[in-house]
Amino acid sequence: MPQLETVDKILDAAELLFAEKGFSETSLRMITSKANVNLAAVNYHFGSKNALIQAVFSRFLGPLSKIMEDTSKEHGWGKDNIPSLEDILKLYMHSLLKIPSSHENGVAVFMRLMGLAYTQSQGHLRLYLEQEYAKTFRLFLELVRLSTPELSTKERFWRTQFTLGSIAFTMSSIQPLAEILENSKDAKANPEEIVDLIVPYMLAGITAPAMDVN
Amino acid sequence: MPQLETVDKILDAAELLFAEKGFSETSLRMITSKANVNLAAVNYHFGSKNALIQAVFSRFLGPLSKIMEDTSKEHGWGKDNIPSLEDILKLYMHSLLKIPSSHENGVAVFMRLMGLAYTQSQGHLRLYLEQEYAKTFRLFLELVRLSTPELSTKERFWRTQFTLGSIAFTMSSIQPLAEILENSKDAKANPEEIVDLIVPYMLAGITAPAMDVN
DNA sequence: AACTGTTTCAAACATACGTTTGACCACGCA
DNA sequence: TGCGTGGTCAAACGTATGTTTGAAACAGTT
Repeated sequence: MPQLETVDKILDAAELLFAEKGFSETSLRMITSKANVNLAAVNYHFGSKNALIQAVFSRFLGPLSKIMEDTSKEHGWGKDNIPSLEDILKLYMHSLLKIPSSHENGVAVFMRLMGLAYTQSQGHLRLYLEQEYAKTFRLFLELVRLSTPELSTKERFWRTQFTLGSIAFTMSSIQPLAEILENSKDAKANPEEIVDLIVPYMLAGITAPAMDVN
Repeated sequence: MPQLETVDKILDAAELLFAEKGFSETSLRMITSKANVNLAAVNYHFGSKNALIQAVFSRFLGPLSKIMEDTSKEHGWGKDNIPSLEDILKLYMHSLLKIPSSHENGVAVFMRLMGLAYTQSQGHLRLYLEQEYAKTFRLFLELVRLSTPELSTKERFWRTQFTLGSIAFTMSSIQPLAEILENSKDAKANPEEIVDLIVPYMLAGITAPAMDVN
């Protein structure tokens, strides 16, 4: 078994603990003891706890960002080659499954972290994510816009919100909600299955007819 | 201006701060100084910080729970009188708007709190919500089940998840995402509008055809 | 072997937290 | 007026946190 570097051991432990407990609820001592490294190693290698949180996200988002942009380029998507909404959702959702990870459940952990990033109002994290990954996100939004010309701006805006919510929340609360519903049989699903289940849901939701006011 | 009791002043301040910052990130000192009461008042009146968190939820969920159950009863909904999914969603979503609150944006604050409750893994809170409000939640799920006989159990389970996610996440992250998208014009919407926008989205999503595997 | 830069380590630091304490106040009733 | 009870208050308590320190260990180079 190859000896992991301290930096990677910290990132591995931190990523799991953050996903399980949240950022504020996870102390550096929990992380360093799980990683079997000295407490001071975090501040030595990363500088601060906040910087560690950002590093955890970078390790996921760097590759994901590249995969998503490459996908768009490969298909030549753009103003002159407008993809269907179904293709966009399928390909973007499936690129989530391609994120490399040092352990199984990497996708679930990552999605849970993304959910936490938006829900817990860690100001520094939000700022960091905006600055680093706004480009990728805007590309996705632009493709959605091009592929749904029939929607009003307001409808499209909010339906995109709802869609992001479905993804972030679902992935971020798989365990807890499964407990509530005591429905373990049906609740058990791997990321691949969930992606296949969520795409038609989102597709139908975004392209739904507007409600008759009543 | 009527002098609010200490208990209510604490609840008002806590509810806003929790919604803004999260539970762990909000200290009792922030709450008591915003409420203009003594620090010890929280432990005196509520017993602990965790108990205060639960009290904040009780103030919302008590009335909401009653409204939702009354609504079902008024319509005589049940096995022998199965409502349409559209009616269920409309009525349940609109009962959110009826929650009494001491300030405007009460609905948004409440929804953000609910989102936090699921995302932040506050064990005590989850336990409390399950015990107190499982009954209301199960009634909703049962109605959804009755009104969507065409869905497989697994599809229904996950689509319900996605739907809950849309609600919780959307309401809980209105500000932050609006900033990201720099789309303030379209992002501005009051709770009534959002409810009208989200019902058709959810309806279409839940009743969507299954995806052709590809 | 001696030197140099990097990494690890135990210990300490300062601070913020939730909670508890005991004195103090205000008010209603005898 | 005196007394008792429920509420308020400043202060302190113990603990956990993120961070810093300075010495020790290590690795590579000359």
